[in-house]
Amino acid sequence: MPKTSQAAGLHRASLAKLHDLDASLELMYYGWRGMTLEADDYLARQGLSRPHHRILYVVARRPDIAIGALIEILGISKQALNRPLNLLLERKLLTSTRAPEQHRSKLLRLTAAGQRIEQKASDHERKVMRRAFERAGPSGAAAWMAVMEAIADNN
Amino acid sequence: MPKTSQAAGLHRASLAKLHDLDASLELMYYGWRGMTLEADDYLARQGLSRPHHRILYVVARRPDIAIGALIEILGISKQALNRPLNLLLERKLLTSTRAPEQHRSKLLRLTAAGQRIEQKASDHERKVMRRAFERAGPSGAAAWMAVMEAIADNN
DNA sequence: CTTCTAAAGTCAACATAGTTGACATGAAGG
DNA sequence: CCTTCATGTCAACTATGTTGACTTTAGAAG
Repeated sequence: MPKTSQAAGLHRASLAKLHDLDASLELMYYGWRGMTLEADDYLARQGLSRPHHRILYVVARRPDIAIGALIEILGISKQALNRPLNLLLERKLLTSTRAPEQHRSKLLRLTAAGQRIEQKASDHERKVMRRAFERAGPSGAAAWMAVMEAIADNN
Repeated sequence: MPKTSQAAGLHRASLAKLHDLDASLELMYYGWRGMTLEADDYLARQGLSRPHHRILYVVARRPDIAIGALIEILGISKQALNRPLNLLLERKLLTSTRAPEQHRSKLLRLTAAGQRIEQKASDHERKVMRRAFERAGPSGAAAWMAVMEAIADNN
């Protein structure tokens, strides 16, 4: 577990642009960092990190999700899920119960403490997005989302 | 070194949206993945990965950069830089020379082979961006960049 | 020439995040 | 009862990063 991991400002490097799209590659990189920096810092102070947040984020939005479905969404192996998930259970940020009817799979749910941490971490990220969208206005925000969808689906 | 590492399609999860900005958090995540997926796949086939690409990318845009400056830009420790950098030197994708005047620091430069790989990997990323920008049009592209700048600088 | 300093390189120990492969357990269903 | 499927666990491995403690190299200052 990393300790506090202070900001690491890392000024956006002034690199010569060899291609017209180089600026956008760098913006994607620094944008991802910019969005996650404060959240990661907060998580580190809780003794957690990005994979823990990813688990909490998904479970918050899919209460009673089974382990198999979680693995699918996260895109990692069950062995890779194992350690962060167990930590969250030990720390009582998550509960795992067996449903009365469907005893075969365990159902994951956030505890109140888990909800609090998920909310605070995601709030840091949403705050960054909100500020950027406020600057850009509704049409800019919509354009950003349209471009990101095209990139994500890459089609 | 990971082997071919096939795509990992990972359909954008349909998660309930607890907050209005949740969609944008997920778009940032899947956008980053979408942009880097093909490039990472190409790099893996070359026995390389993202840190190697980052080094090649920076050196391509700052020929004759010194190690210390490279560490600054990449934001990692010199020990972390050491292994990927040595691999690139061994594979003759980079050269390190001492300048006639300034013998104190080594100057890094891409070889022809290094340039080829940097170009191909970055091309995969630029291709994704180009397609998205074509869909969005010039004004959409400009709006995307403005939002990303605000996120990256987080101010 | 000697000494100090800065850049670079190296070594060890560690943490985290992921992988495969192999195998154990526990509940549902035929 | 026996199979199957979801889950859990163990081991070994790779990769990427960290800190700390050096050494080496070469320019600069005395």
